[in-house]
Amino acid sequence: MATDSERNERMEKIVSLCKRRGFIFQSAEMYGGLNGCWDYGPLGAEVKRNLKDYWWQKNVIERDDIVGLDGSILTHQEVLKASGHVGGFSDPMCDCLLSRARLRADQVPEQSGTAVWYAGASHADSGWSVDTEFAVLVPSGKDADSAKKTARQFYGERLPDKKVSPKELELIEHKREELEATTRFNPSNGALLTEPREFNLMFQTSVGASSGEGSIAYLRPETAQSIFVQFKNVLETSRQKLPFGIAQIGKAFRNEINPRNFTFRSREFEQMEIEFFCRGEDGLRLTDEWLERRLSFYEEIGIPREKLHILDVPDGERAHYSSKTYDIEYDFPFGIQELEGVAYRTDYDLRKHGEASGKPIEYFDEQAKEKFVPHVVEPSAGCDRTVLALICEAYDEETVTNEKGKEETRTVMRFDPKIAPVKCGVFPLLKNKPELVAKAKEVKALLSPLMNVFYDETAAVGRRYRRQDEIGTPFCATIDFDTIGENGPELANTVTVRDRDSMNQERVKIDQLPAYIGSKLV
RNA sequence: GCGGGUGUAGUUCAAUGGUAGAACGCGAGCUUCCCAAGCUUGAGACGUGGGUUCGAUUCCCAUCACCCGCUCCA
Repeated sequence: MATDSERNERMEKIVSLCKRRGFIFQSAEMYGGLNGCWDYGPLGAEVKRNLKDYWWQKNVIERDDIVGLDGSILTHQEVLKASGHVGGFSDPMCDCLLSRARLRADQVPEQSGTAVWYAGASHADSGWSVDTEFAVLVPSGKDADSAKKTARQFYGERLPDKKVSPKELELIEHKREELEATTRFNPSNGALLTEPREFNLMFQTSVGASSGEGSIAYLRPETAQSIFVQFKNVLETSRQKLPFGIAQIGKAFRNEINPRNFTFRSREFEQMEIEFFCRGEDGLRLTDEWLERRLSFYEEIGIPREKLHILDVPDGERAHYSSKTYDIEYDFPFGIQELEGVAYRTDYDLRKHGEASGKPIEYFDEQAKEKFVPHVVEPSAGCDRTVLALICEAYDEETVTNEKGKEETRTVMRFDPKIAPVKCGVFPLLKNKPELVAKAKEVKALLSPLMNVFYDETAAVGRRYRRQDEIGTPFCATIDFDTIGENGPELANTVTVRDRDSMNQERVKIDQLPAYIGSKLV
């Protein structure tokens, strides 16, 4: 098991490789950067597209029972009120300064008593002091000095030396006041609360020229809602029967309090979601089935099962709408973190939208002659998180001995070929031999319509191989003197194909090259 | 949101209260018959804004961003 610092160091190398080679850049870097936002460079864009295309291929194109949707990002406020995104999370919240519990400001009960205010605290022996303001409310009838214990606890947490007992602290009390019906203190411990703050993770905007209450819209916080809201339209136009799914890939936005870990938690991110609708009695079984199917998907794109962890989210930690949720987590260098949630959302969403709009969303089962609100199982994958996992998983350093017998490090991105941003490098062995260059350009033209190819004629061929290693190109084709027939007709029109992982070389006929590489990209 | 740390070239690092260096990488040229070879040559940086100062990349303050530990993640 790698130590924390080794894992941090590995992550730093990955981040700098992403920048250096053009996978991922800080958004608006030349203006100082925009917190929690990232741009994909030329290679990152390819990786991300390959992932999305493969997901779409497997879940929509190759399945009869799932259809696609591409919903708008701007979302009607009523949609998000019905889903619960607006109601519960737009209220002002305050935090307890001592326990850090977050409370809804309008639900803090009114209390009366003596507020004891402190300007700070100090520790005589070590000379340490702090001037953070704090206060404790002592209920009427109790000894006001009992506030000291709470205050010592508060300031004690700020002590740099944890061996110092909070009891040794000198408190700097600066005033006492009698308060009636105050809501500024935590009822469970008397500690001061922060000022109430708006706490809504959604980005709000207004639609149209006038910006009244009615024009409020939000950037969607998840792609799922447009699927629920369009359920009836999709059902009618696609001629699907239960069970069936609606798939969507698209951007979602959350104003995260603290974006972290490179692209892992960003404010703008892309989701790949399926809402798979079914009868209520099939919900739990389908949740388990989808979990297995999704695990296989990750293996197919090059994330081995042993690097994935399945978390059966316990009661109380699941979202309010879910009665069963599995998180699929990946072992990132910065910790085990979620890639995808497979949640059984019951009939919560369709029912809520039916109630809120006054237009019930029901499905009529011809055979059973019954009408009901479908339930839904949702495998919801984070696209950017998966790209990051693919990059972390691909990153490898290997020690090789060069021709002078010196050891050096070869950095290789071991992407699965179907994920790799560039599929094949094409090199003339020497750039000052026009016949080689011309032939190499022919090979590039042959492959380009089929896959992303990178032509390179600068520097020694070994360097060109290493450049491709670092961006994960699985194959390189080198055009040499054999190719142009200088060493006999039997080798004419063959190229050297060099394999990224083994560094082995093999001769392949040019006309067989598309099939040779193509077969490894499926 | 709290606490700590870091911002110098594309990357990784130096040095400095008075002209900012290197390595690797990148571009051009020469050379080269398969794994980062060599030679010549070129481009390229003090996150941003204030303050102190004759003068600030350096000291101070603020801000922005990133990293680490908590917290949060409907």
